[in-house]
Amino acid sequence: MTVDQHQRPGPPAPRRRSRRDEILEIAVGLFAARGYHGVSMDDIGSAAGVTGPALYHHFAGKEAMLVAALIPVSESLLHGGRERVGRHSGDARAVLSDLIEFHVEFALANPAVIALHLHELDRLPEEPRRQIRRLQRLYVEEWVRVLSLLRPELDAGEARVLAHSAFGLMNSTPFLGGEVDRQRRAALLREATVHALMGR
Amino acid sequence: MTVDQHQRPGPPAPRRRSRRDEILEIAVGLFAARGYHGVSMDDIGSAAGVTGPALYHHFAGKEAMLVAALIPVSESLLHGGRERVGRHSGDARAVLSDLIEFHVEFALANPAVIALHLHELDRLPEEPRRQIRRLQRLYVEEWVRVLSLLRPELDAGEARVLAHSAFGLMNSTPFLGGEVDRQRRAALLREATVHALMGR
DNA sequence: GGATTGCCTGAACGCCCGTTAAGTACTCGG
DNA sequence: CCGAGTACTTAACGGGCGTTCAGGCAATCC
Repeated sequence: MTVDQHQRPGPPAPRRRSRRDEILEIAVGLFAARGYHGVSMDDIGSAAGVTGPALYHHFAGKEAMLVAALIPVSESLLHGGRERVGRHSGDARAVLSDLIEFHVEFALANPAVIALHLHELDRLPEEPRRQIRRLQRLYVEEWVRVLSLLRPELDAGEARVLAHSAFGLMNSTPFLGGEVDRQRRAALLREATVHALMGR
Repeated sequence: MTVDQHQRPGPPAPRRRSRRDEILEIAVGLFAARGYHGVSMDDIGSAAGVTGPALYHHFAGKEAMLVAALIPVSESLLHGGRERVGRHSGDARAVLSDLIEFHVEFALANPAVIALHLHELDRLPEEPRRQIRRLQRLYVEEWVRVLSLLRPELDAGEARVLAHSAFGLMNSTPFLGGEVDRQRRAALLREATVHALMGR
């Protein structure tokens, strides 16, 4: 289906994002700000400069937009997490630092989608919700595995509690105002997470 | 307006919660599970054993129910926090421990309302939302004040970032399954929070 | 015991929203 | 030019939901 569209000259290599992705980003922002049910198709259309029904040329429906927004997030978290784990062999402490840096960076870069995952996941129908939960669970297990190595006195359930609390800490980015520099925020969150998980 | 209703004998002192509070608790559970917009008045009525319109004898409307659910939470958090601060004079470290214990206990006891505050606050109209945000801000400032004493190297903004991240950590209770004993969960959260804030 | 009050039901109204359908401009390959 | 394809428009349908209203049934008060 790859329509080999003749590249217009225009800007040299503008790499213009497809209209679909552009609309999706707008929708994510609205969903995050006002909630899935608080945003109508007409709202999304208006924000994108078109009417509501026009969106059906890009997405099967409203739910499909939410799915299209949430799935890639879980996937890239899991993928990124596994990639960080694979970088270090045997050095659990280094793995943890890398996981934390990765997650904090992700959360700071994508506060809107983080908020969506926190708030609107339950608005999805069975099937895609289960898929996302499965991806999340696999991601959590990467953290649990590392934590169990570093703190052998914890059983798996306790490590899971700690992992979730660490996510809660790192995912607090949507609630943070911009009064502190971004790099400083990242450093504070990394430091707090390490100490929360390792305890001294 | 205090209608001095003649106390019926009935059970000696059953202290039976008013029908209004009973309905409110049911509504909070539904809101937390399926989202404010995902629950209809008929849903709430059915869960309470009445029809939807009957709810208008207890609340002015649906929004009023959400307000009635959220306001007391902010108020009791602020009140409880200030009370804990007042218990210790000068010993900032003891104040922090007490604040953490208080908040963790509250979050573990009321995961549903915690989830509501996290997810549905923006569904409120201007006026009550501002009131709640004001209460929340005052509560945060209690934490910031203590943190600033304990870690003088942080400015107010940085302390606020840390406080919010601590709330994210402690408020992760709604996401925690019951695979770990409640007391153990509380201990894990307290310990993680102390270390996150104090760093060793 | 008759009127009043409190709590509730069933029906209905009006609005909003997701979705579908039909039609219109613009682009592009031949 | 001409056909097809793409991206969009306006109009309309259908259902759901918050809310209102008119009445009913019980317990309570004088």
